[in-house]
Amino acid sequence: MADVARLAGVSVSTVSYALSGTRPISLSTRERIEQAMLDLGYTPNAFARGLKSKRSRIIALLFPARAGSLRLNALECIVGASDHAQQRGYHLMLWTGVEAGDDLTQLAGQGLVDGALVMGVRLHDPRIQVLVDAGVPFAMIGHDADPGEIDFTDTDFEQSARLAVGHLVEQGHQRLGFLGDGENPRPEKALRRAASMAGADLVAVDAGASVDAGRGAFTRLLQADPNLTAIIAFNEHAVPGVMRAAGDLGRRIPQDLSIMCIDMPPHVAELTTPPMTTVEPSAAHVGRAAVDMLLRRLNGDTAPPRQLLFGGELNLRGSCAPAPSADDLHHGSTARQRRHQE
Amino acid sequence: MADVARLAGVSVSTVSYALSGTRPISLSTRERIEQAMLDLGYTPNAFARGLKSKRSRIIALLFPARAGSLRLNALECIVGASDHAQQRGYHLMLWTGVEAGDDLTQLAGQGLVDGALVMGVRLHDPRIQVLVDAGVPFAMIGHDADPGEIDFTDTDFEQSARLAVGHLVEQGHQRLGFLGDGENPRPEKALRRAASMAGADLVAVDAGASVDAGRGAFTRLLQADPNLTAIIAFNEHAVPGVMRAAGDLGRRIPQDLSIMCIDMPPHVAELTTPPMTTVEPSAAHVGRAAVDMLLRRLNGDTAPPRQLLFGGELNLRGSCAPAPSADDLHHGSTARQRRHQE
DNA sequence: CTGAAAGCGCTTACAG
DNA sequence: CTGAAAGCGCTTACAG
Repeated sequence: MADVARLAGVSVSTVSYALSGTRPISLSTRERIEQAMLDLGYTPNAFARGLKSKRSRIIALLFPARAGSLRLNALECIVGASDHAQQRGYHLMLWTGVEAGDDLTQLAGQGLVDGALVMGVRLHDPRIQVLVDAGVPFAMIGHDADPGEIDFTDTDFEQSARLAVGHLVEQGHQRLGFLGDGENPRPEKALRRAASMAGADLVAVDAGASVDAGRGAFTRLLQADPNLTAIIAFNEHAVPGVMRAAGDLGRRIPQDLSIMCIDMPPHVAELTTPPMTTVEPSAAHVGRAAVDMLLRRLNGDTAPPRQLLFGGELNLRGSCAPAPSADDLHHGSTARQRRHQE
Repeated sequence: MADVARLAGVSVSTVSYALSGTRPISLSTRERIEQAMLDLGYTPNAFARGLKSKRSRIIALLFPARAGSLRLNALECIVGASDHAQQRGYHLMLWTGVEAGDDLTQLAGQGLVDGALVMGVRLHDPRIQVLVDAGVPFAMIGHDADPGEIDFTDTDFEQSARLAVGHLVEQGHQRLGFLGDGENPRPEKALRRAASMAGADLVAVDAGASVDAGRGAFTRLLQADPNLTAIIAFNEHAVPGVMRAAGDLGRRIPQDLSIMCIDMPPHVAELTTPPMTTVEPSAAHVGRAAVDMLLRRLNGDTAPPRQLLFGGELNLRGSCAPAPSADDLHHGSTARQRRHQE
């Protein structure tokens, strides 16, 4: 910057003001400065700027990677958030595997980031308190049990559940199963509510993030209700197990059993046979909205906490069909046996 | 730091040296300083440190997100790199959608990052030259046409191709098809080589990242060789189209047609029916190795450029089977028609 | 409209 | 083994 000032024949402070635009500069001066910056290929030093102004224009993305159980939508959410931040002149810094404890306290204390985005928020998430204590502004993607004072964006599970259940009930399904991931209890709660409002029965089980877990879950679902005709899943890693277990028992999807996923990205939904019907919010949207919330806070917005829920869209693909008729059900086991003997 | 020094009764320089360990400090002094830091909950300011030392301990991850065509393995690679960097005391900063041009030049000039990792490297990637010119140390994940002077890690496509072709030829397949993504030409080249070494025929087509593109690609593959019995794909987004187009023509997978993917993560491979046989390197490994390479350079290593290729593993699932016998082939069309009329 | 100067919180020669 | 001081490259009151 000193070089620029010299070349333009002005003081460094004038260069700085020209750069920030925080005070009027005469046209000719401004032009000389701009020319000098171009000639020298000057870019302001981020550290000097950060040190003095106490603003880094960096935000942290807290991303608890329990390897293996990564939701495939996470990448889209991250990229959405990052693109958006970048457009607004901010950088996104990845903090993976940072849990509450010294790590986070240290990181937050370094003054490196102006704020944080917290992904994968659990119901009782100790990271939240650490951030509050550290005085780091943040917004959550997902939300904890009591988000009271904190901005967040999340999937609107109530709306998603109504969409999912609505579609299935319309198709004549009355006995539904739910497959959760054992971590986020919101989908199940929402589904229970939606089912009871729609007058449908719902049984629910959780499963880990594996094919085998899905197989086991299917068995448990059938034990809970041998006559269920549709399954709603919030556990993309267990779904293949469910589908195969159903196939093994001769239940064809979608003729004998409908299945639908919440929060599975489109290109993944296309991989199953039949392709998976989904209710799915735009993960990129959720990420972008969280960035917006946070930036508003960083710019001094003191409005009460905002909580933005994003509804999903129903994407009909091929894994749901009208419920088998009572007649089908009656003869079901015979038909299934026949198929199995082929 | 001034507070710490006061509380410990020493000078700030002593505190700084105690922190960095770059010169001997008496035990009692060190203890007083450490106690003071604890009492005050002190964490060094990252900007002051960066400004003075010219090292930020931040590395950029250049991640060109052409939305929609994100490889699902990318997330694992990113998380692998980030975890690893974090363990080594570095931060990973996401630069999505940053292409060659002013953006990159600016970012590189800010002095914010000590180095960069470049993902999604194309054969002639203008970002490379920009980084070289800016004097930012970097390593590539993937590599361009002429990586001469630059460190990189990548999938070992030659080895992967040998594995894939080897398995198929062992199973009696002699007429193979390849489905590329139209961006990375290496898989096709490697496959051609592997096929010719194994004495198998290979026809190749490219497709965009969509189901429809996959359908079209299957048609073109059959035009190129109506008798192919196996397909190797490096295009996870088009694979569903291939599978469905095959199904529409009555070709059962794997009995009539084997299919195999390169670079598809395990939990995605489980989603198809039958589950997809893959040849797949550990994306997390590739990411970690790139971090290691870069950090070595940052620490002054001047060894000649290193180029690390990671071989894939063959994961047999269910999408490949022995080639149909000549007899099967002969009666194939009749059999297919029969199935279609059912 | 512009300049001279203090200071952000560290690191690191220089001196003892 | 320890301290006093310069300086990294900016921003921003203060002064004109």
